[in-house]
Amino acid sequence: MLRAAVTLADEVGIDALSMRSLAQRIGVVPMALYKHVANKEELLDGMVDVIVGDIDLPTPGADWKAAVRERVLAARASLLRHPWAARVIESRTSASPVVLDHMEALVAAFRAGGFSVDLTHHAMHALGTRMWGFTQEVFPTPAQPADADARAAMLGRFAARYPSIVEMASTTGGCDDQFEFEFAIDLLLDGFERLHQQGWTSAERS
Amino acid sequence: MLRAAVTLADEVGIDALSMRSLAQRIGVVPMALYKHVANKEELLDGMVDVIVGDIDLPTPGADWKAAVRERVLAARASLLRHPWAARVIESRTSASPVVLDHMEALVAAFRAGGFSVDLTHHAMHALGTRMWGFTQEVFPTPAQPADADARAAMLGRFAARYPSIVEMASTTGGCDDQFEFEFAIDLLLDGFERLHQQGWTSAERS
DNA sequence: ACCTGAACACCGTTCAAGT
DNA sequence: ACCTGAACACCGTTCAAGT
Repeated sequence: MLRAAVTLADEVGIDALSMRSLAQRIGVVPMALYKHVANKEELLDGMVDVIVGDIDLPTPGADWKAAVRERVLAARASLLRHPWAARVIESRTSASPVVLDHMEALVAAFRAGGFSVDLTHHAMHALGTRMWGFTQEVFPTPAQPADADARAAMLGRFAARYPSIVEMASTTGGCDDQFEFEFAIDLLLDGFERLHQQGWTSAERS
Repeated sequence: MLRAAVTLADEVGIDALSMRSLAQRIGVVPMALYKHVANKEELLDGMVDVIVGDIDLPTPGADWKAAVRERVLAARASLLRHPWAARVIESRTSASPVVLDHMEALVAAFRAGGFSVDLTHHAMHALGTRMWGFTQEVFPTPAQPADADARAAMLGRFAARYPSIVEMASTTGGCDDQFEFEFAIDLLLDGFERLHQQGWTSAERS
């Protein structure tokens, strides 16, 4: 049933996944779903487990940096197969065993690399949702008028008000999401490494 | 009307904010709202504008690092007043002028600091939702049984399976969210600064 | 022309009636 | 005891009827 829910969400989107539509897909009466899950939240929990469970386990034995990097990129690979998954993961209120397994592996990697408990804790927070392999896309496109002339006029006004954004958008073409993700994760990992080598302790709170 | 929507969401939560409940609060018939907004999405857009518009503008003239830091922390201060706002911001599909103003100011700060267009672009991506002052909380607590004995037994099994998480959770008491946020933003800003000083160019893609 | 009540096409979930 | 259809309490939005 969870697998069916995942593939249905892949096909029709998470908004169109309802208890009723899922039941119809499986060929059962809606109420029959409540034999397997207590409510829709539990269904979503189970769907997250399916995706997180699909994360390919990285090769063990690597140093902490490679281990964390590989695991996070593996999570990303799994997440990318299901565009709706990021939003669902964020909306979860409690962690399932599968979710905790992933986090335990990351925490353990830092600790095995000699990180203090404190620095590990801060590193995990700094990773944030990136530990699941996604970043919220925050370059939304403003609404575009259909008329070509109107669009050109709008672009002019836009460039006048937001010169730096336009410069950036026109210089860099489309974004390479994978590159941006790796750029950010490597920046963070390098930062963690530097703090670790400097013997960072929480006493250094500014 | 937008202000009323914001305060209603503050009071009853974003899930309980419906076109119908908002209309009732204002004392109008539900359909009357559609004189002001085309649909609920437009209402949410407007609510985001109210919150982003409340961001206290930082003192101009500071260097790029202080300017970005101040602006991001100012965004955080505004966001913290409305716990539901983070989720709504993430769900927006198009940027309003107020949203673009905030982004323009950040991009302009990097450029004024001498950052290349490319590095600015990557830095904005690396900031991600942190430019709005929030991080997705990703330390969800597992479901806890009410019975005390059952809870103790569960904790034992938990510690056996997730030793590193338990070590981390028990060493660091509750999380200081503000500290974690500043830790991460400073790590990123330091990373940006280092790359900038090294004359980073996108040719260095690994 | 403007406003608005009823209606439509959905939800998740409860519950009582049927087997 | 188990299953399930109808019903309940909601949604956002359409639309036609009333002013």
